[in-house]
Amino acid sequence: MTENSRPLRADAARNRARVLKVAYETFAEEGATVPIDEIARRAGVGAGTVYRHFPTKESLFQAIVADRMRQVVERSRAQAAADPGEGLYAFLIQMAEQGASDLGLTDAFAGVGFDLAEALPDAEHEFMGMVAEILAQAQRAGTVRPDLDAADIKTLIVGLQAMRRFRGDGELMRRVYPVIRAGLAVPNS
Amino acid sequence: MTENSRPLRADAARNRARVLKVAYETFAEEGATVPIDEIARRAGVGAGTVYRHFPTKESLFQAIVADRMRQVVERSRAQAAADPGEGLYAFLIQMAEQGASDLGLTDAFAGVGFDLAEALPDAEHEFMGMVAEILAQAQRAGTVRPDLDAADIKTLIVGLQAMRRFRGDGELMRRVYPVIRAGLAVPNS
Amino acid sequence: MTENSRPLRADAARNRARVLKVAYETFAEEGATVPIDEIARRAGVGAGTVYRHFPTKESLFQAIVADRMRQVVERSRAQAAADPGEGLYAFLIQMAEQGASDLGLTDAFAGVGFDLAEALPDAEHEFMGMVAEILAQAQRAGTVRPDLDAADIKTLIVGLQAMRRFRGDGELMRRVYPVIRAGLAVPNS
Amino acid sequence: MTENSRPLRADAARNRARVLKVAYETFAEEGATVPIDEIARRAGVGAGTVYRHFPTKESLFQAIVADRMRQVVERSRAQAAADPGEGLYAFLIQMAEQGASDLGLTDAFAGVGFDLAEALPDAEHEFMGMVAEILAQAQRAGTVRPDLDAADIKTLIVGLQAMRRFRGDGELMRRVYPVIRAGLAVPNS
DNA sequence: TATGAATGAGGCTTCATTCAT
DNA sequence: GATGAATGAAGCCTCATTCAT
Repeated sequence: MTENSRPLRADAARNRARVLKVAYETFAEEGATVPIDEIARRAGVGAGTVYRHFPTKESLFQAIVADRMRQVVERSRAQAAADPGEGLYAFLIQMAEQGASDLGLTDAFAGVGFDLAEALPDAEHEFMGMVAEILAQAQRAGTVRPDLDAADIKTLIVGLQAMRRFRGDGELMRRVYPVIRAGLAVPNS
Repeated sequence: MTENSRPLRADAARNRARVLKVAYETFAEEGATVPIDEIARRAGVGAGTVYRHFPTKESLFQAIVADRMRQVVERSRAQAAADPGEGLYAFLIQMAEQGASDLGLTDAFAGVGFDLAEALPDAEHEFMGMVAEILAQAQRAGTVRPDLDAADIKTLIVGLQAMRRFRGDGELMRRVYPVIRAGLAVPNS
Repeated sequence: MTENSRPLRADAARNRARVLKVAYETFAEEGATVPIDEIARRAGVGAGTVYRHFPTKESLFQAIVADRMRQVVERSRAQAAADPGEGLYAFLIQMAEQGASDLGLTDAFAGVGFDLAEALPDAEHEFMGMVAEILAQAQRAGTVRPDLDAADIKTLIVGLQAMRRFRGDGELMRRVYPVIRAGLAVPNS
Repeated sequence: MTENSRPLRADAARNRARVLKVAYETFAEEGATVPIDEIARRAGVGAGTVYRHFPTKESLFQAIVADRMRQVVERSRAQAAADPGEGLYAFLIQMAEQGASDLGLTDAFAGVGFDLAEALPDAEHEFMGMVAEILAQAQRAGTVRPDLDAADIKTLIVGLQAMRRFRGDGELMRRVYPVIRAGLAVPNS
């Protein structure tokens, strides 16, 4: 049902997990252009081992992005359920944070390197569905303008991730984030 | 005072200008990863000529960014003077547009590839001074929150450029830009 | 006497036979450059199993060629005995056909990849002996020139296999084969 | 009209010629699978230089084959004109010789590595035209069977080249070639 | 013994930079 | 000064062979 027809051998599973982990960190730190050899080196395996688990560099990158998106969707949905009114704001902050430490995810969201919606249509679809839910909750709660849709929120995420990457955390939170929040609030007229 | 001790020969000056112009267009269209050979080809010169004027690819990129920033500073200052209240908003839109068509400038602003403030301290300083002016005008005119500074505006520019690159123009203008504008406005309380 | 000092365990023997069979088919279909992994996959065994029975890829290839030559020798000798006059012609056609469907054997005969006489002196010797017999039969029957020897026939086989690989069967048979046959016939003077 | 819009610089022309020459020899000796790096090494240039003149390995191989075919066509046509009756026989011998020393050409003719008719349709067409001419001359002179066409001759060339590669020259000439010649002659009845 | 995962050398190709012309 | 050819270090990927399980 998922990705493995039969469980991997213990050593292979360990290596695969290690490659994924290291690749995640490395893409996050260095961006999508980091050489596969560098990932292999950091993981302490040969380049061939990386290619055994992921047939191309792009497939490795996609696997990481897909994994990360799955986590994001799950966690965000759960968190937003706890506080519908604040859920969208918390989600935006979290996505911005994610982008700060994860160059790969930021690139994926911004469409740098590969087209998310085309390469991982399911992941993209799930993500957008989740965004739509959280947004609708907030709109029902009256904390966010009713004239925005999920695509607008994704656009804002792209912008926030870029800002977050540009500026240290504390600063963004204290100085720019209130602007976004005020802009999203329902205009009182 | 600048980089050349004696004036260039006429043909050299012409070549240098041509390389700059073509490099600007090419970096804007193709991104920072375009080969130098492609720039040379489009400029109708040999690769050696590019390297005569710019010792490395990075130095060419920086020269272009510096040039562009100078233009931006001049034009924006003039435009903002005409309408202090709206000046900042117009400036933000313009910068976002610039980023849409100019991959290189966007990268430079976002600090991708090289550190603007470190590589081109003068250009950066001038730019920030101009931003501070326009912002102060708007704040005096009462159209923008008083608790924002020039660095915040630059952060917003980085975000807007990322959003602009992500999403087609009309959409950004119609859907997301009002959010930013509302967020920047003076809270009415 | 042969290569194994003690008989293989039943399962090992089964595996060895299976690898040989699959390798023969695979080399025949895909050529000598097919990866060992592909052969292992088709045989339903691990690559390690292939290497347990054959220490190198080349040794596997040689084993296949030796096996095939043994078959050829047996079958051809029997067939030629049935009709001495036509035996050589039938043999040549058969070898050409063999080469058409068996890229590996063709290469082995032509000396591509490895030197048959050096690598498998016994197989080569047996084969040449059989060719000499068949040829002598035909010469005694008066259907083939007396001035040809077994080496000449092998040369012709190499040529026929190349032609057969180059051209579809029916065509070779109808158009070129008569030329060879006429050339081999005893000149009528 | 031909391949160069403007003459190459002297050094480039020298290098290009050197690469072609070395590539020809190397492909001839080692076959089409020889690494580009090996050709570069033998030519005393960097791999990049080879790629400047020939964008892919295949293009280099094709250039060599095309060049060789052009030579063959010219020379063969001229030679055959001198003696129509013997022309085809001389041509076959020459092609076999060519194939002996030129693995690349043999491979090209036999369709190994790439499809001659597809990759170099003009060269193939010219070649076949030339073969048809020489064959027709011989047939008119009464020295070759009338029921053969150019495709049959090409098939024979493929076979002769394989035989020639398999067996040393003198031997082929003295022992096997008479068979082919006798087979091609007009049956006397 | 069988498995198939891991290794790493090597093949093709690109491109920033240098250098002969 | 200008040219564009040459260089060679990477980068991606494959596959024969070895080795842990």
